[in-house]
Amino acid sequence: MAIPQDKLGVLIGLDENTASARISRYEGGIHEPPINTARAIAEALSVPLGYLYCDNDLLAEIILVASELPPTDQAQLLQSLRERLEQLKPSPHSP
Amino acid sequence: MAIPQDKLGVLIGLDENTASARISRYEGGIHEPPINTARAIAEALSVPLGYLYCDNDLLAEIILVASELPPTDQAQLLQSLRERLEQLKPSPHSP
DNA sequence: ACCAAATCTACGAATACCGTAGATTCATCA
DNA sequence: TGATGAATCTACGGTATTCGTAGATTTGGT
Repeated sequence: MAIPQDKLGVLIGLDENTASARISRYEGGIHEPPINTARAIAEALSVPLGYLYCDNDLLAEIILVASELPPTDQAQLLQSLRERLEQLKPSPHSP
Repeated sequence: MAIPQDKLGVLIGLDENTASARISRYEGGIHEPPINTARAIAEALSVPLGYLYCDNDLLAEIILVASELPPTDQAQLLQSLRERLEQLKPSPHSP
C-alpha cells in the first residue's frame, strides 16, 4: 500500500491504538466498515464514496475521473451521456 | 416507490415474512444492509452497486447512465475524460 | 368512513464488529 | 544469514448493530 494502515486510520479519526487492526480487517474483507467510516476513508483518499463500492473496474475509473472535473463539466458530461444513450436506445417515450 | 418493499425483498432472496421490515429499515436509514444484500438490491434494480452509495447526485446520475452504455463506449468515455482532465490540470508527470 | 395493501417499529434473539494484546510477515542492514 | 523494527494480521471476550416476529401505523382506492 501507498499509505500505512495505521496512518490512514488516524487520518480518518480512529484511535491510533486500534487503527491498524480495523483497517486491516476492512481491507482483508474480514469486517465491513460502517458507512460513516467508509465515508471518512473516501474523504481521506479524495475519492467519491461510490467509488469504494464499485465492483465494475471500468465504471469505477469513470466515476473517479469524473469526480475530478468541475461540476460544470460534470453536468455537461451527464447531458451528453444522456444524448448518446438516446441514440442507442429506441426512445421509450414515443411508441 | 415503484416496486413494493416486500416484492423487492423477495426478489433478492429475503424470506417473504421479513422482507418488508428489512427493506423498510434500509430505506429509512435505520439499519445498514450487509454488502452482499446491497449487491443483490443493485442487481435487482439493474444499477451499479456504487450508485447506491453515491452521496453526490450528479456523480450518481453519471455512473447510472454510464452503466447503460456498452463497454466499448464506456472505455471510450473514460479515455476522453482522461484527456479532458489533462487539459484542465498541469501535468503532474513532467515538472 | 371502510378496507386492504404497504410501510413502519418495539422487543428479545442472533449476528457482526470493536478493542486489546500478542503473533506473524516483511524489509532492511550489518 | 540472522537480527531488528515497522507493518500487518488475528484470537478472544465485550459491545454494538442487525434480524425476525408480531403488531401498529400509514397510504390509497372506493
